[in-house]
Parts: sequence; C-alpha cells; structure tokens
Amino acid sequence: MLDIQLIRKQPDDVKRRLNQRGTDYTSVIDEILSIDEQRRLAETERQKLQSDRNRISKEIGIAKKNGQDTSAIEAEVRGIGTRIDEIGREADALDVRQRDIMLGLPNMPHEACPVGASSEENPEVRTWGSKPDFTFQPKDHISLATSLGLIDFEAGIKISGSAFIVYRGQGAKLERALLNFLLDLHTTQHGYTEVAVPHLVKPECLVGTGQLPKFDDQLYKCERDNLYLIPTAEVPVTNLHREEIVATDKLPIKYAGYTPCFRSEAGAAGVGTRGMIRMHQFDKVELVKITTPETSFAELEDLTADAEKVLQLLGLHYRVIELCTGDIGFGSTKTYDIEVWAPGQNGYLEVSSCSNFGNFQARRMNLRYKPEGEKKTVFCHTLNGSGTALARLYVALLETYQQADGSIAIPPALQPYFHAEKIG
RNA sequence: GGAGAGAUGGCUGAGUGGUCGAAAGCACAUCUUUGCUAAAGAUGCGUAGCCUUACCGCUACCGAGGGUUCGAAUCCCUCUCUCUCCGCCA
Repeated sequence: MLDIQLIRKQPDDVKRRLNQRGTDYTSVIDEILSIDEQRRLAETERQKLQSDRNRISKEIGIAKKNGQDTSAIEAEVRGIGTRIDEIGREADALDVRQRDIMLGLPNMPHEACPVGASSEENPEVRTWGSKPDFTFQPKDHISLATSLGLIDFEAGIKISGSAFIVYRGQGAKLERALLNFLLDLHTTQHGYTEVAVPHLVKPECLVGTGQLPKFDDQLYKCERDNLYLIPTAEVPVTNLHREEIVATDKLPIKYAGYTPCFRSEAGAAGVGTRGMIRMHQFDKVELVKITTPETSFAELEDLTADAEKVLQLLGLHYRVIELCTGDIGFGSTKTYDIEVWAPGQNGYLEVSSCSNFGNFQARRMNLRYKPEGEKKTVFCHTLNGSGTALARLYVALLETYQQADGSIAIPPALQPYFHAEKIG
C-alpha cells in the first residue's frame, strides 16, 4: 500500500511513477485525493461532536452527584449522539472506500527501475556459464523423465487433472535431494533460518503480501473454512511478523522455507504449459528478508546472489535480467529474474524472481521497527526471492545433464544428497 | 465434537456505569547523588488518526464486531482466539 501522505504531498510524482507501469493511474489518484479530503472533513466534524459529547456528559455526571435535574441537558446530548452516528457512518464509508482503492493500487517502481512497456524491454544484467554443447540431439524433459520412469504425467492427470504430476522412484528421490540441497545451502552457507510453515493461510495474510484483494482468481480457496492454499511461501513466511514491532537488533531477519505452491493459473492454459513448466502445484524453496529501509537494496543484491549460487553449484547456465517498469510485479519496487537455460526447450526458464517490496507489504501487514534513538516506529522493508523453484530447476537439470545413452548425470554438488552419480 | 476458565499498555497485574488512556510493580530512557563492574532518588515512557508551520489541542483504541445509556474497560448479544479436562485421531 502506498503512503497517503505521499500521495497528498506529491500527487504528480506518484502519478508519474505509477504510470511507468503502462497503465494510466491519473484518475485513480485524483479519486483517492478527493475521497481523502471528504473523509478528513467528516472525520474532523465527528471528532468535534464527540468532544462536545464527552464534555457535556461529564458535566451531567457532576450535576447528578449534586442532585440537580439533568433531563434537558440529556436531551441535548442525545441530539449530538444522533449527529455523531450520521457523520460517523459517512466517515466510515469513505474510509472503507479509500482503503479498497488503495489496496488495489500497485507499488511504485524504484526510480532506478528501467522504464519499459513489456518483458521485451527487460535488460539483461549478467550471465553465468554457457549453453552446453551436445554431440547428439538433446531431448526435452518430458521424454527424458518418461523414459526413465521419473515422472508419471498420466497419473497426475488421473488423480488431480491436467497440470499435476506424480514423481516416482528415482524421480521422487531427485526432487527430495534438490530440496535438501537447497535448504542446506541457504541455512549453512547464506545465514538463513529455516522455517516450515502452514500451507493454508487466512485471507488477511494474502492481503498483507498483496495477492488479495486483486488476484483472488489465481488462488485456491477452501470456502468452508475461509482459508487459502498458499501460492508461494512468501505469504506465510513474510506474515510471520505481521502486526509486529520487531526489535532493531533482530534486523535483517532472513528466512528460508520450503513449501509446495498452489496456483490456479486461471487463463494461463495453452502455450508453454506442456510438461512440468507450469503446474497447479510445485515445490519451491523461498528466501524472505525483513530489513530496514537503509539496507534493503543491498540486501536484494545479496539475496539474488544467494539464489544464483544454487545454479552455479549445479553447473547450470543462467542469465539475470532486471524487470522493467512495464513488467514488474504488483507489489515490487525492483525485481531481478533469474532464468536458467533448458536445452530441451531451447530457451530460458524463470526459476527465481527476487524482489524488494520497499514498505509496500509492511504497510499492508503493519510490520514496523523502532530505529535506535527514535521515538516513531518505521515500516520495515520486505524482500523475497525463490531459492529456487524446484520443477523448473528439475527440467534444466535433466535437459542439461542428459547423456548420449539416455542417462542423466548428477552434478557433484548434488551427489551427497542423491547418493548416486547418475540416473539410468 | 462436549464442559469449563480466560483475553487490559513491552511484561506482570488492579479496575463491575461518570474527570480511566486506565493503579501498582517490572523493564526501558534521561538526569541527580553515592560510588565502582552496582544502589538510591527524580522525571519520562502505548498505538493510530484529526487539526496545526510548529507548539498546544482534540478523537479513537482495555481480543473483534454490534447493542443499551446523556456517558461503557465496566452491563447485554454475537464472533474469534488461548488455556484446562473429556471424546476422537496421524
């Protein structure tokens, strides 16, 4: 959520920066300002009336003690009460309306965020490694995983429908090995605390991280219990500190957590959904940081490097791109995507998206800290990035390490977890 | 699922209709004094909003939401959560 004070003070600046996303927010900001002004007028009036009522009610109390008749003055206060109800309803309605609009408003891209209209204009920041050469025609992960019996695509469809898969045998073990490798790397080498969190969350958590109210159709919901399946561990992990004033010496807080992720992917069916590249359920290790405003952008660089380390250790070629203003996510102010090379796709797959949300999420979940020597609390900055998504990492691994005889080599870093040098 | 108890400021914990935003203690901050790895005293110390250049001031908040009343932490209703016991269960 944006700061209403900032919108009031620098509306043109806010409009300019939001409009860089490629949508015109001019009229929305004007509407917010108009509602805000009406709201404050009503609020001031209400408070004045409440003040009157408090004062007179106290006088009544005193008069009654002295045995005086107060019926006339009580009638007067009753009238004030009626007016408080009226003006109060108006103020509350305006407040709700203002909040609803504010919750639907995206974050402002950072000033340094590259301006662009779409993903076409995302600049490449750096690359690591190179595309592997094959002496044979490389296969894609679908045929590799099927012929080696690692993944049963039909079984996934049978029990849950399309875009669900079943890992079997060595295939299931490979997924488990990757998970352990990732969690161990981040917790022992990068200083993250491992957390295992619920996979079902209350709606307010999703409001906190920004998925609600706007992206309700992308989520699986358990209607009867009013709980949602998490689309990413970002939601429960960041919300661990919702409504808190965290101690300054605890910052930065760094969490690594594995969870499955559930996404309905409404409207995403069709192109690019074959195999295991886009699924309704996939595993992911997520990195989350809660920091002070001063350090968040440096922490973003570190977080991205932590995610890159995964691909480096596994020997997978990748590139890092920065998302331009037209492609950046709803709550983010700056985002790096890490894309791994998948030979069977002849293309790059996004395995991590590392973002700094500034205080956008912190405002929504009221997450603050009190700086040393300051009286006022300040909103924290929140960051997260995949470290990394498992399914696409799995794809890149199979396709990169496939051998001429159809087997899959296991990179050395993963062997202590997989307990074998190859599959097949 | 059944029965009971509870929810007050960073913590402990008073407060059952009228200067209660809330006693007291602890913790914390500043200062003073005595001194030496501490003690005593003084003062301050919740959050948010409105109004203000600022100061001042005002309003709301005692789990949440309604209600009664001139006036609610306090009375009534609904809900949520926590704890204890029973049942069921991986």
